[in-house]
Amino acid sequence: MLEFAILGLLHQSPMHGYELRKQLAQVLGGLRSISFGSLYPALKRMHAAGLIGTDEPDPHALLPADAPPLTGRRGKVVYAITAEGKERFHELVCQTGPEAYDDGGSFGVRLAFFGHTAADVRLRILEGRRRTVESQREGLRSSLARTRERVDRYTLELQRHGLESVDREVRWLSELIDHERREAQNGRPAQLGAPPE
Amino acid sequence: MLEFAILGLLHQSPMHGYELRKQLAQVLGGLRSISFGSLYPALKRMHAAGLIGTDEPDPHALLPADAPPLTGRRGKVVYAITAEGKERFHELVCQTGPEAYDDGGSFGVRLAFFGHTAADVRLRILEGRRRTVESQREGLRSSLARTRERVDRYTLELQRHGLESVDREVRWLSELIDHERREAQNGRPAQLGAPPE
DNA sequence: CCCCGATGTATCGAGACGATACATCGGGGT
DNA sequence: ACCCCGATGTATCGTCTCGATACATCGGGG
Repeated sequence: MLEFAILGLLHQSPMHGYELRKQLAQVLGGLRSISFGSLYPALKRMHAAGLIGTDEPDPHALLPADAPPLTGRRGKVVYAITAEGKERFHELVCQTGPEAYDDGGSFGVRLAFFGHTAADVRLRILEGRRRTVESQREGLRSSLARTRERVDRYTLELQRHGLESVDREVRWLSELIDHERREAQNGRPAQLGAPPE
Repeated sequence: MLEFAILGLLHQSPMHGYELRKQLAQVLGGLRSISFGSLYPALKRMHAAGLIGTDEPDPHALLPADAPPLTGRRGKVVYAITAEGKERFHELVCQTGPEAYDDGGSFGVRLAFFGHTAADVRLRILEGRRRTVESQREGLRSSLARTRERVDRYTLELQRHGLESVDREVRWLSELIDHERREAQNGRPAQLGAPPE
């Protein structure tokens, strides 16, 4: 999850941890971000696994006067994706199982990197997500029908708002799916199957 | 958080862990629940802290024939709130700081137990939550305005959907706040300050 | 009679989080 | 000239949560 997002961002350009976090917040839709307490251990793990490399400059290198345009980033650690990292990213990008659209933020990250994702994979993920949210909606509907009159006004209100939210998400996903389908018909003829690396 | 929810549920009646989890899911609005891997350690912590007690019956007690209405729950562990637990719950219920309405599910749990919450505390929590979500909305708005044309169609779509979601939440909160205000004017005259236990 | 699904309790490792501690830079105020 | 402050930047700690997994028992249907 975090791994996916880090690989995706470093796939575009090398970055500091700090910058990574900011980009992550943007890409995640502005709401949820990630804490440094998660980010740095993840970077350490991924570095140990060979997925990313560090451009660690000599911390004692004296900058000569010919480098004023540097915006303040001195001897800090720059991370870059490795060949193994790109390979891993492509593996992850091609996954279409429940881990790609279940709850817990994975869907948001997957969507954020749809630019790197094949059209048929995009469609499968969107449809899987829609199935997930639809089943949540049905559960919520029946729960609301059962508990109506039996619970707190506030609990009821919470459930009502939740139901409307998942309802909106289903409609949103349906729009995205329709758009994908239309695009698939217009331009490219079929484009089935992910390119075999 | 989990502690709050458990205390709130056990405040109503003693329960098994399993039942606790089901009730929790209902009270949380049907979507998010809690895993046993969180629940049982939490119960253990709270038991150690003296907030809850276990009604642990003798597992070798032979049930005589005069107890057929039992629905299958034999020698399992029933948890009940203690006096300290009730005290702690009332402390938590009276909190109106950011921990009561910041992200991370605490607001949902607080709302679920508004029945136990004084009217002025309810209002402060709803307003705090609205402020939080409003600032998220502003951040998202400016982010959208800045990054429009510079990012992926999918990222844009994600941000747009997120913005509409927080927008809807603000409107929902405003309705709840209006309702609280109207109710405060109609019935009770002031009702400031929590009833001192 | 046996198996299966619901009920029920419990633990493990992986990982995320908030708090916290550093250190450096640029700039604004006095 | 000085100093403080906020942004940038890296890192760790303890605590909590999660998903997976392993049990065991009950009632009911084949």
